[in-house]
Amino acid sequence: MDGQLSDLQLAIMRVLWDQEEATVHEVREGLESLGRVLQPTSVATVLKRLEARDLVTHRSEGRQHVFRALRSEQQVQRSVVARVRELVFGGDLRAFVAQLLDPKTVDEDELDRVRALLDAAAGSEALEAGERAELEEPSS
Amino acid sequence: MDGQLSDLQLAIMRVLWDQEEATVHEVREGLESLGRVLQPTSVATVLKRLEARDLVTHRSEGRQHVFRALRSEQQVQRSVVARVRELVFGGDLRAFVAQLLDPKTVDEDELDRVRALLDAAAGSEALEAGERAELEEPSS
DNA sequence: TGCTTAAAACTACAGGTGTAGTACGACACT
DNA sequence: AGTGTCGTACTACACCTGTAGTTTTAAGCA
Repeated sequence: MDGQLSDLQLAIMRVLWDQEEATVHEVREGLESLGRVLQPTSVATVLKRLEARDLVTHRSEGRQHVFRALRSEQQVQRSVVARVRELVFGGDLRAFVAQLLDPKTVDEDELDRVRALLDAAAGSEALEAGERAELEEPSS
Repeated sequence: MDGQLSDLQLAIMRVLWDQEEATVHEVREGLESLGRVLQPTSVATVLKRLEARDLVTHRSEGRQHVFRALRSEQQVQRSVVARVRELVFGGDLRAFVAQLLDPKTVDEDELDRVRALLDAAAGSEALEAGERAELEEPSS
């Protein structure tokens, strides 16, 4: 409809994010390791559609196509988070955070680590630059 | 494909969450106030489809139908957050939190309030029971 | 150089979605 | 009772998605 990525599309983007570049075959394997078993042709179809939407591109290496994501993980994350915040949480950031950190759905270890991160960033920024560095990349 | 709600569907659920019950006409108005202008018949169609999926139900009041959500806001939020965490963030909660609280996309005031909430909850739980109370409801 | 094979391109099709027109039934007035 | 009105129910239709079969093409090998 507008510009959402479906689950499958996201899964493929994930594979591409995780390995920079991948052939249809490699993508298929990546999907399989995410629990999605598809025929190679199906993978190729989706890849082609993603390419038509400028979300991925490819170069030819011999007779194979090597695909690469055109949107960074962060770009997509940003837009998805914004959309979810608006539509699912009616814009309420507090509720969103509360849900995200709800001990009912998040295991204790994970929570501990996030808490540490937040504690360390209790200053004027939510997260210090250094802490964020590993997650950011030059946005386009 | 599996069970995601589209933007429009979410918008309708939101209207229903915000007002407990609503006729087609009221839903239409609610959508309009969210910036989505649709014909009443379109609204009715979507409502009917949501009903077919057991996401809403209705009772008849005179010749009108009064609709009501069958999934709570929290239920949907939980599942959306879980899905996004997995698919969009590859399960990485820290990255998710970082994105959510990124000062680039979140305004300072909002951030302050969340920070206050988190500071207040720096104990063993991410959020204290009392703090959460206003957000929870008996889950089904 | 003809055959095998692997990859990409093309075709297909069912189910969901956005969007809405049209038909039909009941109530409200005249 | 006749007719307009409002709401619902049915019908429509184009587009996107998941999924994959079939066809073509090109490269490697016998």
